[in-house]
Amino acid sequence: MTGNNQSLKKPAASLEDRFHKILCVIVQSYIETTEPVGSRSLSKILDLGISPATIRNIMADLTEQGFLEQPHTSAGRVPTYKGYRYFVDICMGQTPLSTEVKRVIEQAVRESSQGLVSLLTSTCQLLAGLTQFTGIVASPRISQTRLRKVEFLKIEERRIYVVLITQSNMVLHKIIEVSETLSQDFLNSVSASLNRQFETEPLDDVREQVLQSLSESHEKYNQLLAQAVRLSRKAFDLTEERQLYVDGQSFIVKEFNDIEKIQRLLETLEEKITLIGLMDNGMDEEGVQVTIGEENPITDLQTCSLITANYRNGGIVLGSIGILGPTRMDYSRVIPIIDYTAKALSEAIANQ
Amino acid sequence: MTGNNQSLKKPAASLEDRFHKILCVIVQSYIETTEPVGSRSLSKILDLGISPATIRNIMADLTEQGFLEQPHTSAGRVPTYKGYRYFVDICMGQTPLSTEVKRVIEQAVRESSQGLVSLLTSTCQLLAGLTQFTGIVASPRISQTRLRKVEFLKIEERRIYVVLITQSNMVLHKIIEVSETLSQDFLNSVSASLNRQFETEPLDDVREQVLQSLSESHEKYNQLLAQAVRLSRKAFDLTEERQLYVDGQSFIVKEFNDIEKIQRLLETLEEKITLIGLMDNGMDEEGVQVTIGEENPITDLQTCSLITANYRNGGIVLGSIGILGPTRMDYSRVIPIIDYTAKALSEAIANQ
DNA sequence: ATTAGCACTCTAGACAAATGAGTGCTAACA
DNA sequence: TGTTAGCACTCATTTGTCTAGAGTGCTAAT
Repeated sequence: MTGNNQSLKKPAASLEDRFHKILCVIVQSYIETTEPVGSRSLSKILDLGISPATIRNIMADLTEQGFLEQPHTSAGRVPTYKGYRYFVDICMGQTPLSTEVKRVIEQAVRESSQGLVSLLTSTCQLLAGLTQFTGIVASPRISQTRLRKVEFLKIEERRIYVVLITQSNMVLHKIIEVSETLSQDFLNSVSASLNRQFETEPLDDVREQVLQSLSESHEKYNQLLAQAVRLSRKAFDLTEERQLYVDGQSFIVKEFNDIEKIQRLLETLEEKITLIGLMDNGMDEEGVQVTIGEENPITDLQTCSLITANYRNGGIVLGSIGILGPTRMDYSRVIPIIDYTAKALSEAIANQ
Repeated sequence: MTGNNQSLKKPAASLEDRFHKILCVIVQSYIETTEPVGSRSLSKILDLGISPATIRNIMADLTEQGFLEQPHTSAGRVPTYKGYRYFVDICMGQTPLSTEVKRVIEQAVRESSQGLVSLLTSTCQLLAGLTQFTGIVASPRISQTRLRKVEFLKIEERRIYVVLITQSNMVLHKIIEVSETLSQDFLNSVSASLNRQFETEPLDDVREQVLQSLSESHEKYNQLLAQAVRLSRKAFDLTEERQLYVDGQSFIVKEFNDIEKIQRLLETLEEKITLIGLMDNGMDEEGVQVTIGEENPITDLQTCSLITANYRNGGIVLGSIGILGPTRMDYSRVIPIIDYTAKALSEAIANQ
């Protein structure tokens, strides 16, 4: 269910029993209270009859092993990213979603039948609303999808509106400019031909094979055919224009009180291209991805955790959704939300 | 060039010469330095041989008249919204845009020929980038526009993709669900008929008149006709789904150091519906609209100024663009940018 | 191996004093 | 009569000092 960033992945061997227990409780307590946790209070919480002094020794060991750190000498301990990683991979259970939350997710996803853009936008809002962190949604990688239908619509002398419908009923559209005047009848015949022959090819292949086979066909060097090839080339050149939807930036402010950090985070969230790259990182992994603190390659995000999951159609990964929050977020609460929402979104796209 | 919120509009009579000069310099200085301006430094800046004491008297008068206020008794003066209003309406000149900035604007607007959404998105980014404030763009009110073409594309048994092309070549599209099975041939004949008869009607009228005249036509009570009416009704029911694009939220942080205020502002920016209403306020006014501080009906925005301008096509106002910044922004720098960008956007839409 | 005890460290908060920018008022001045 | 110098006063900000409290590490006893 939970993966992690390969480059920093640690073999997550389970610690000795008491170490394990104490580390988990420290992380849990810190997530709840946001306060560094000290030996005395920990001794009370644990209720195992272990004295603060003993706990201090264990905590010192855990600090040495890199699971905990101290803000300053006379403060309690705080988990490092390694501590959180241990917690997420080993200690943590997942609080199952209430049927009410499930209903909210399904409803929100189902309601927006007004095309892909509004579906992704409202999914993003949904994530932000439910988790109370910043929601992020990356639009599908269209080159991966299969086409079902192509249609050309002449809107002006040299401008053509192209509608591409994928196997999963996603509708893509764009305007292309052509240098020659083409009649609507001609456009219709080209689209009919394309639809007949190639509607089950993945889009990337269409671009290559289809055009090639077109130009090699028996009507070779026909003037019209050359036009058709040029037209199709433009239509399928989708330049992979990914979109990134972000919502709930205001939650950032609640979580960090350093004003400089807030600004840097907001700036990073405006750098959509960087973020899309980040979201695509775990694209091939199954289930929910958790990237904690320093595991994140982007410096400004190293005080945050990124929880993502893919949405897909017919086994093919389209894009990913997720949230960005502080490392000390309640993972057990958030992860199931991302998981369920991604699945609901996948279903919504399939049924669209 | 500059308008203002009617409800709070003051008759902007010019003040006595020295009062006028001092008020202008105070506002200007405060905009530059962000520091309350005191009598001593003002005396130096003015360089008119007026002593600080005299200036103190004048400042006291201006304070009494509501143009200035003091953060606390022993601080310098700061302009009120009324002070800024006087500055904007009377004192301020506009720094003309450099040809470079003009070029940047034109290029940015021209480059995105990939349809309306990307045009508006990049306009929003452009505004944020140039002004270094938060950019806001409201999508067109489509009910105002005239149609040029309607096309129906059957994508599934009961789902139809509708493409609406306006007189200004804006492409709108939506998916509608129908209860009966309609053939693509039938869809084509309906669109052909609609296009022939009504392509110059404003959309609002189409919805009413067109359908009525259709059903009153000589083929009355024809089964197919009834289907056509149902179809068209759905196609033209655009439910006015306005979009709002926001970019450059991070600039908010730079301008305000109260963390609570930042959060409230970000939350307000996430309340798209409220903002759209606000942007529509000055919809009918010509030129750049300036709403300063308390002139703004939304409480959380009363420490901000909103600079907006319409973009239009063939005289018809489509939507508005603008920026949100602190009241102490450099109006003379920002206003020309908004003005020029709005015009460039209008042109881009016209030529699209 | 565990624990109690103790000295030590460090932060956060409270308080006081010093600083300094800026004011309002009054009386003198041109 | 309008302008100015002078002066006492106000108040936010800064600086320094102190204390309380939480937590630690180390040592010696259990």
